Amino acid sequence: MTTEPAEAGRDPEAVSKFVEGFAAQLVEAGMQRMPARVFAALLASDSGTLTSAELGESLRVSPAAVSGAVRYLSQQHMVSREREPGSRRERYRVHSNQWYEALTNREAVLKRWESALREGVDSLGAGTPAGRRMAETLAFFEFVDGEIVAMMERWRVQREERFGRG
Amino acid sequence: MTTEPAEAGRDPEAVSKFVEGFAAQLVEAGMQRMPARVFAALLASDSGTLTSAELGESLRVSPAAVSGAVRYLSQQHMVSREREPGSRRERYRVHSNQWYEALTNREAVLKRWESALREGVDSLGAGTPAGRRMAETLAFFEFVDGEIVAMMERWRVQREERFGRG
DNA sequence: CGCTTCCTTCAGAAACTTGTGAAGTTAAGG
DNA sequence: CCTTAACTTCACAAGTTTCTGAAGGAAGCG
Repeated sequence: MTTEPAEAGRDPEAVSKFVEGFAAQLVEAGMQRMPARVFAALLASDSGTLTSAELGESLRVSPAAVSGAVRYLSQQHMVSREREPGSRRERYRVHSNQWYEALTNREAVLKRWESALREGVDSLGAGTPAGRRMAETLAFFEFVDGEIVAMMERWRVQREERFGRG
Repeated sequence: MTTEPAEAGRDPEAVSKFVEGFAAQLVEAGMQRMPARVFAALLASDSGTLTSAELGESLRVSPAAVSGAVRYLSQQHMVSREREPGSRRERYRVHSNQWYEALTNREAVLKRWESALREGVDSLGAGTPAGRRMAETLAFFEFVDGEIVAMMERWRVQREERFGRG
Protein backbone atom coordinates (compact mmCIF):
# COMPACT_ATOMS: atom_id res chain seq x y z
CA MET A 1 0.00 0.00 0.00
CA THR A 2 1.63 3.19 -1.16
CA THR A 3 0.79 6.71 -0.14
CA GLU A 4 -2.45 7.01 -2.06
CA PRO A 5 -3.28 10.39 -3.51
CA ALA A 6 -6.55 10.64 -1.59
CA GLU A 7 -8.56 10.32 -4.80
CA ALA A 8 -7.55 6.76 -5.58
CA GLY A 9 -10.03 4.20 -6.77
CA ARG A 10 -11.79 6.41 -9.25
CA ASP A 11 -11.59 6.35 -12.99
CA PRO A 12 -9.16 9.17 -13.70
CA GLU A 13 -10.47 9.44 -17.22
CA ALA A 14 -14.03 9.99 -16.12
CA VAL A 15 -12.90 12.58 -13.63
CA SER A 16 -10.80 14.38 -16.17
CA LYS A 17 -13.62 14.34 -18.68
CA PHE A 18 -15.93 16.01 -16.20
CA VAL A 19 -13.30 18.49 -15.09
CA GLU A 20 -12.52 19.66 -18.59
CA GLY A 21 -16.15 19.74 -19.62
CA PHE A 22 -17.34 21.70 -16.65
CA ALA A 23 -14.37 24.04 -16.84
CA ALA A 24 -15.22 24.72 -20.47
CA GLN A 25 -18.70 25.83 -19.44
CA LEU A 26 -17.28 28.14 -16.81
CA VAL A 27 -14.89 29.60 -19.36
CA GLU A 28 -17.74 30.21 -21.75
CA ALA A 29 -19.51 32.06 -18.97
CA GLY A 30 -16.53 34.38 -18.60
CA MET A 31 -14.16 32.72 -16.14
CA GLN A 32 -10.47 32.46 -16.96
CA ARG A 33 -9.33 29.06 -18.10
CA MET A 34 -6.97 28.07 -15.32
CA PRO A 35 -9.17 29.11 -12.39
CA ALA A 36 -12.01 27.26 -14.08
CA ARG A 37 -10.01 24.05 -14.39
CA VAL A 38 -8.71 24.23 -10.84
CA PHE A 39 -12.17 24.87 -9.52
CA ALA A 40 -13.71 22.02 -11.49
CA ALA A 41 -11.01 19.69 -10.22
CA LEU A 42 -11.80 20.60 -6.62
CA LEU A 43 -15.51 20.18 -7.22
CA ALA A 44 -14.87 16.71 -8.59
CA SER A 45 -12.68 15.58 -5.71
CA ASP A 46 -14.19 13.36 -3.07
CA SER A 47 -12.70 15.19 -0.15
CA GLY A 48 -13.38 18.59 -1.61
CA THR A 49 -9.74 19.45 -1.03
CA LEU A 50 -6.59 19.05 -3.08
CA THR A 51 -3.03 20.17 -2.58
CA SER A 52 -1.17 22.39 -4.95
CA ALA A 53 0.93 19.47 -6.11
CA GLU A 54 -2.12 17.29 -6.77
CA LEU A 55 -3.72 20.03 -8.81
CA GLY A 56 -0.59 20.64 -10.81
CA GLU A 57 -0.18 16.97 -11.55
CA SER A 58 -3.74 16.17 -12.51
CA LEU A 59 -4.15 19.26 -14.66
CA ARG A 60 -0.62 19.05 -16.06
CA VAL A 61 0.34 22.63 -15.28
CA SER A 62 3.13 24.35 -13.43
CA PRO A 63 2.98 25.29 -9.75
CA ALA A 64 2.96 28.90 -10.88
CA ALA A 65 -0.25 28.42 -12.77
CA VAL A 66 -1.89 26.74 -9.80
CA SER A 67 -0.77 29.54 -7.57
CA GLY A 68 -2.29 32.21 -9.78
CA ALA A 69 -5.55 30.34 -10.22
CA VAL A 70 -5.96 29.71 -6.53
CA ARG A 71 -5.30 33.33 -5.65
CA TYR A 72 -8.08 34.35 -8.00
CA LEU A 73 -10.50 31.75 -6.68
CA SER A 74 -9.97 32.68 -3.08
CA GLN A 75 -10.45 36.36 -3.86
CA GLN A 76 -13.80 35.36 -5.31
CA HIS A 77 -14.52 33.30 -2.18
CA MET A 78 -15.01 30.22 -4.28
CA VAL A 79 -12.34 28.24 -2.47
CA SER A 80 -10.57 28.61 0.84
CA ARG A 81 -6.99 27.81 1.58
CA GLU A 82 -5.81 25.91 4.58
CA ARG A 83 -2.36 24.97 5.70
CA GLU A 84 -1.91 21.36 6.79
CA PRO A 85 -0.59 21.55 10.33
CA GLY A 86 3.05 20.60 10.48
CA SER A 87 3.59 20.69 6.75
CA ARG A 88 4.54 23.09 4.03
CA ARG A 89 1.70 21.76 1.98
CA GLU A 90 -1.30 23.93 1.38
CA ARG A 91 -4.76 22.51 0.79
CA TYR A 92 -7.42 24.21 -1.20
CA ARG A 93 -11.02 23.49 -0.37
CA VAL A 94 -14.36 24.04 -2.01
CA HIS A 95 -17.16 24.44 0.52
CA SER A 96 -19.94 22.84 -1.44
CA ASN A 97 -22.62 25.18 -0.24
CA GLN A 98 -20.53 28.30 0.02
CA TRP A 99 -19.21 28.38 -3.47
CA TYR A 100 -22.45 28.96 -5.29
CA GLU A 101 -23.43 31.52 -2.68
CA ALA A 102 -20.31 33.34 -3.83
CA LEU A 103 -21.72 33.17 -7.34
CA THR A 104 -24.76 35.14 -6.30
CA ASN A 105 -22.52 37.61 -4.53
CA ARG A 106 -22.01 39.33 -7.79
CA GLU A 107 -23.52 42.11 -5.72
CA ALA A 108 -20.36 44.13 -6.09
CA VAL A 109 -20.82 43.97 -9.85
CA LEU A 110 -24.45 45.03 -9.63
CA LYS A 111 -23.53 47.91 -7.32
CA ARG A 112 -21.02 49.24 -9.81
CA TRP A 113 -23.53 49.00 -12.63
CA GLU A 114 -26.03 50.85 -10.53
CA SER A 115 -23.58 53.57 -9.75
CA ALA A 116 -22.65 53.97 -13.41
CA LEU A 117 -26.33 54.18 -14.33
CA ARG A 118 -27.00 56.76 -11.61
CA GLU A 119 -24.26 58.93 -13.06
CA GLY A 120 -25.80 58.48 -16.47
CA VAL A 121 -29.22 59.57 -15.29
CA ASP A 122 -27.70 62.63 -13.64
CA SER A 123 -25.49 63.70 -16.48
CA LEU A 124 -27.99 63.12 -19.29
CA GLY A 125 -30.94 64.47 -17.31
CA ALA A 126 -33.69 62.54 -15.57
CA GLY A 127 -36.24 64.11 -17.90
CA THR A 128 -34.68 63.03 -21.18
CA PRO A 129 -35.71 59.82 -22.91
CA ALA A 130 -32.25 58.35 -22.40
CA GLY A 131 -32.34 59.38 -18.74
CA ARG A 132 -35.68 57.68 -18.24
CA ARG A 133 -34.44 54.51 -19.89
CA MET A 134 -31.47 54.42 -17.56
CA ALA A 135 -33.63 55.13 -14.54
CA GLU A 136 -35.79 52.15 -15.38
CA THR A 137 -32.78 49.93 -15.83
CA LEU A 138 -31.43 51.18 -12.51
CA ALA A 139 -34.73 50.42 -10.79
CA PHE A 140 -34.57 46.90 -12.19
CA PHE A 141 -31.13 46.26 -10.77
CA GLU A 142 -32.12 47.63 -7.38
CA PHE A 143 -35.09 45.28 -7.47
CA VAL A 144 -32.89 42.33 -8.33
CA ASP A 145 -30.51 43.12 -5.46
CA GLY A 146 -33.28 42.68 -2.95
CA GLU A 147 -34.76 39.64 -4.63
CA ILE A 148 -31.50 37.76 -4.60
CA VAL A 149 -31.14 38.14 -0.86
CA ALA A 150 -34.65 36.78 -0.33
CA MET A 151 -34.08 33.99 -2.80
CA MET A 152 -30.95 32.81 -1.04
CA GLU A 153 -32.83 32.68 2.24
CA ARG A 154 -35.49 30.49 0.70
CA TRP A 155 -32.79 28.27 -0.72
CA ARG A 156 -31.10 27.80 2.63
CA VAL A 157 -34.36 26.52 4.10
CA GLN A 158 -34.97 24.17 1.23
CA ARG A 159 -31.39 22.97 1.23
CA GLU A 160 -31.48 22.03 4.86
CA GLU A 161 -34.61 19.96 4.30
CA ARG A 162 -33.09 18.14 1.39
CA PHE A 163 -29.42 17.87 2.20
CA GLY A 164 -29.12 18.54 5.92
CA ARG A 165 -26.60 20.89 7.41
CA GLY A 166 -23.87 19.64 5.05
CA MET B 1 -30.37 73.84 -40.10
CA THR B 2 -28.34 70.89 -41.27
CA THR B 3 -29.28 67.24 -41.19
CA GLU B 4 -28.97 66.75 -37.46
CA PRO B 5 -27.73 63.35 -36.26
CA ALA B 6 -30.84 62.67 -34.20
CA GLU B 7 -28.91 63.04 -30.97
CA ALA B 8 -28.17 66.76 -31.35
CA GLY B 9 -28.48 69.17 -28.47
CA ARG B 10 -26.74 67.01 -25.91
CA ASP B 11 -23.31 67.43 -24.47
CA PRO B 12 -21.33 64.90 -26.49
CA GLU B 13 -18.67 64.82 -23.80
CA ALA B 14 -21.11 63.85 -21.09
CA VAL B 15 -22.58 61.16 -23.30
CA SER B 16 -19.19 59.79 -24.20
CA LYS B 17 -18.12 59.77 -20.58
CA PHE B 18 -21.14 57.69 -19.64
CA VAL B 19 -20.74 55.39 -22.60
CA GLU B 20 -17.13 54.59 -21.87
CA GLY B 21 -17.73 54.28 -18.14
CA PHE B 22 -20.67 51.95 -18.45
CA ALA B 23 -18.96 49.93 -21.14
CA ALA B 24 -15.98 49.49 -18.86
CA GLN B 25 -18.24 47.96 -16.20
CA LEU B 26 -19.74 45.59 -18.73
CA VAL B 27 -16.27 44.58 -19.86
CA GLU B 28 -15.25 43.91 -16.29
CA ALA B 29 -18.30 41.67 -15.98
CA GLY B 30 -17.10 39.62 -18.94
CA MET B 31 -18.52 41.27 -22.05
CA GLN B 32 -16.24 41.94 -25.01
CA ARG B 33 -15.11 45.52 -25.40
CA MET B 34 -16.76 46.48 -28.65
CA PRO B 35 -20.19 45.00 -27.97
CA ALA B 36 -20.08 46.72 -24.60
CA ARG B 37 -19.34 50.11 -26.15
CA VAL B 38 -21.96 49.75 -28.85
CA PHE B 39 -24.53 48.69 -26.33
CA ALA B 40 -23.75 51.55 -23.96
CA ALA B 41 -24.01 54.01 -26.83
CA LEU B 42 -27.47 52.72 -27.70
CA LEU B 43 -28.55 52.84 -24.07
CA ALA B 44 -27.45 56.47 -23.90
CA SER B 45 -29.23 57.55 -27.07
CA ASP B 46 -32.51 59.40 -26.72
CA SER B 47 -34.29 57.48 -29.41
CA GLY B 48 -32.87 54.15 -28.33
CA THR B 49 -31.77 53.58 -31.91
CA LEU B 50 -28.64 54.42 -33.85
CA THR B 51 -27.47 53.58 -37.33
CA SER B 52 -24.30 51.74 -38.09
CA ALA B 53 -22.71 54.95 -39.36
CA GLU B 54 -23.65 56.89 -36.23
CA LEU B 55 -22.18 54.19 -34.04
CA GLY B 56 -18.97 54.06 -36.04
CA GLU B 57 -18.57 57.79 -35.89
CA SER B 58 -19.31 58.34 -32.23
CA LEU B 59 -17.18 55.42 -31.08
CA ARG B 60 -14.46 56.07 -33.66
CA VAL B 61 -14.35 52.55 -34.99
CA SER B 62 -14.61 50.91 -38.39
CA PRO B 63 -17.84 49.62 -39.90
CA ALA B 64 -16.39 46.14 -39.55
CA ALA B 65 -16.14 46.51 -35.80
CA VAL B 66 -19.72 47.78 -35.56
CA SER B 67 -20.90 44.89 -37.66
CA GLY B 68 -19.26 42.31 -35.44
CA ALA B 69 -20.46 43.92 -32.23
CA VAL B 70 -24.04 44.17 -33.43
CA ARG B 71 -24.10 40.58 -34.55
CA TYR B 72 -23.06 39.51 -31.08
CA LEU B 73 -25.58 41.78 -29.34
CA SER B 74 -28.48 40.60 -31.41
CA GLN B 75 -27.56 36.97 -30.82
CA GLN B 76 -27.79 37.79 -27.12
CA HIS B 77 -31.16 39.49 -27.73
CA MET B 78 -29.83 42.68 -26.25
CA VAL B 79 -30.55 44.75 -29.36
CA SER B 80 -32.75 44.25 -32.36
CA ARG B 81 -31.99 45.27 -35.90
CA GLU B 82 -34.43 46.99 -38.16
CA ARG B 83 -34.07 48.12 -41.73
CA GLU B 84 -35.25 51.66 -42.43
CA PRO B 85 -37.89 51.25 -45.15
CA GLY B 86 -36.63 52.45 -48.49
CA SER B 87 -33.03 52.76 -47.42
CA ARG B 88 -29.93 50.71 -47.19
CA ARG B 89 -29.40 51.97 -43.66
CA GLU B 90 -29.89 49.60 -40.78
CA ARG B 91 -30.95 50.80 -37.35
CA TYR B 92 -30.08 49.04 -34.14
CA ARG B 93 -32.44 49.40 -31.22
CA VAL B 94 -32.32 48.69 -27.52
CA HIS B 95 -35.74 47.86 -26.09
CA SER B 96 -35.34 49.37 -22.66
CA ASN B 97 -37.29 46.69 -20.87
CA GLN B 98 -36.32 43.79 -23.05
CA TRP B 99 -32.59 44.12 -22.74
CA TYR B 100 -32.26 43.36 -19.07
CA GLU B 101 -34.74 40.55 -19.43
CA ALA B 102 -32.21 39.13 -21.86
CA LEU B 103 -29.64 39.43 -19.08
CA THR B 104 -31.68 37.11 -16.90
CA ASN B 105 -32.07 34.78 -19.84
CA ARG B 106 -28.70 33.41 -19.04
CA GLU B 107 -30.92 30.39 -18.70
CA ALA B 108 -29.09 28.79 -21.58
CA VAL B 109 -25.91 29.11 -19.56
CA LEU B 110 -27.53 27.64 -16.47
CA LYS B 111 -28.94 24.77 -18.49
CA ARG B 112 -25.51 23.88 -19.80
CA TRP B 113 -24.06 23.97 -16.32
CA GLU B 114 -26.83 21.75 -15.12
CA SER B 115 -26.24 19.30 -17.87
CA ALA B 116 -22.51 19.19 -17.18
CA LEU B 117 -23.21 18.61 -13.49
CA ARG B 118 -25.71 15.85 -14.25
CA GLU B 119 -23.06 14.08 -16.28
CA GLY B 120 -20.67 14.53 -13.38
CA VAL B 121 -23.08 12.99 -10.91
CA ASP B 122 -23.64 10.05 -13.23
CA SER B 123 -20.04 9.38 -14.10
CA LEU B 124 -18.62 9.81 -10.60
CA GLY B 125 -21.51 8.05 -8.91
CA ALA B 126 -24.44 9.56 -7.00
CA GLY B 127 -23.27 7.85 -3.85
CA THR B 128 -19.75 9.25 -3.77
CA PRO B 129 -18.92 12.39 -1.84
CA ALA B 130 -18.06 14.20 -5.05
CA GLY B 131 -21.29 13.02 -6.61
CA ARG B 132 -23.31 14.29 -3.67
CA ARG B 133 -21.59 17.66 -3.83
CA MET B 134 -22.44 17.96 -7.51
CA ALA B 135 -26.01 16.87 -6.89
CA GLU B 136 -26.42 19.63 -4.36
CA THR B 137 -24.98 22.21 -6.72
CA LEU B 138 -27.27 20.94 -9.43
CA ALA B 139 -30.28 21.25 -7.12
CA PHE B 140 -29.28 24.83 -6.42
CA PHE B 141 -29.19 25.76 -10.08
CA GLU B 142 -32.53 24.11 -10.70
CA PHE B 143 -33.92 26.11 -7.81
CA VAL B 144 -32.49 29.32 -9.23
CA ASP B 145 -34.02 28.61 -12.64
CA GLY B 146 -37.48 28.59 -11.17
CA GLU B 147 -36.90 31.55 -8.91
CA ILE B 148 -35.75 33.74 -11.74
CA VAL B 149 -38.93 33.14 -13.68
CA ALA B 150 -41.02 34.09 -10.63
CA MET B 151 -38.85 37.10 -9.93
CA MET B 152 -39.28 38.46 -13.43
CA GLU B 153 -43.03 38.15 -13.10
CA ARG B 154 -42.97 40.18 -9.91
CA TRP B 155 -40.79 42.75 -11.63
CA ARG B 156 -43.17 43.15 -14.54
CA VAL B 157 -45.99 43.98 -12.15
CA GLN B 158 -43.90 46.46 -10.26
CA ARG B 159 -42.54 47.97 -13.43
CA GLU B 160 -45.96 48.65 -14.81
CA GLU B 161 -46.95 50.46 -11.63
CA ARG B 162 -43.88 52.64 -11.68
CA PHE B 163 -43.13 53.16 -15.35
CA GLY B 164 -46.30 52.27 -17.19
CA ARG B 165 -46.37 50.08 -20.23
CA GLY B 166 -43.20 51.67 -21.61
C1' DC C 1 20.58 27.61 12.60
C1' DG C 2 20.99 25.69 8.17
C1' DC C 3 18.74 22.43 4.85
C1' DT C 4 14.96 21.30 2.30
C1' DT C 5 10.40 21.55 0.59
C1' DC C 6 6.87 24.02 -1.08
C1' DC C 7 4.71 28.20 -2.62
C1' DT C 8 4.98 32.74 -4.86
C1' DT C 9 6.59 36.28 -7.90
C1' DC C 10 8.38 37.87 -12.18
C1' DA C 11 10.02 38.37 -16.94
C1' DG C 12 9.30 36.67 -21.17
C1' DA C 13 7.59 33.34 -25.00
C1' DA C 14 3.58 31.54 -27.06
C1' DA C 15 -1.15 31.64 -28.08
C1' DC C 16 -5.20 33.90 -28.57
C1' DT C 17 -8.19 38.20 -29.30
C1' DT C 18 -9.48 42.20 -31.25
C1' DG C 19 -10.02 45.73 -34.70
C1' DT C 20 -8.57 47.28 -39.35
C1' DG C 21 -8.41 47.78 -44.42
C1' DA C 22 -9.77 45.76 -48.51
C1' DA C 23 -12.52 42.93 -51.20
C1' DG C 24 -17.13 40.94 -51.56
C1' DT C 25 -22.19 40.89 -51.28
C1' DT C 26 -26.78 42.71 -51.22
C1' DA C 27 -30.34 45.72 -52.54
C1' DA C 28 -32.14 50.59 -53.63
C1' DG C 29 -32.80 53.68 -57.29
C1' DG C 30 -32.23 55.44 -61.59
C1' DC D 1 -29.70 46.19 -65.63
C1' DC D 2 -26.16 49.21 -64.09
C1' DT D 3 -24.56 52.20 -60.41
C1' DT D 4 -23.83 53.03 -55.92
C1' DA D 5 -24.62 53.00 -50.86
C1' DA D 6 -24.36 50.18 -47.07
C1' DC D 7 -23.27 46.23 -44.56
C1' DT D 8 -20.42 41.89 -44.10
C1' DT D 9 -16.56 38.85 -44.42
C1' DC D 10 -11.74 37.83 -44.37
C1' DA D 11 -6.69 37.92 -43.69
C1' DC D 12 -3.56 40.01 -41.06
C1' DA D 13 -1.19 43.24 -37.66
C1' DA D 14 -1.25 44.98 -33.13
C1' DG D 15 -2.25 44.27 -28.60
C1' DT D 16 -3.49 41.18 -24.61
C1' DT D 17 -3.64 37.35 -22.02
C1' DT D 18 -1.86 33.16 -20.29
C1' DC D 19 1.38 29.93 -18.82
C1' DT D 20 6.16 28.66 -18.05
C1' DG D 21 10.89 28.39 -16.08
C1' DA D 22 13.82 30.46 -12.95
C1' DA D 23 14.82 32.96 -8.99
C1' DG D 24 13.20 34.29 -4.41
C1' DG D 25 11.10 33.70 0.08
C1' DA D 26 8.78 31.37 4.08
C1' DA D 27 8.45 27.58 7.25
C1' DG D 28 9.06 22.77 8.97
C1' DC D 29 12.60 19.68 10.67
C1' DG D 30 16.86 17.95 12.01
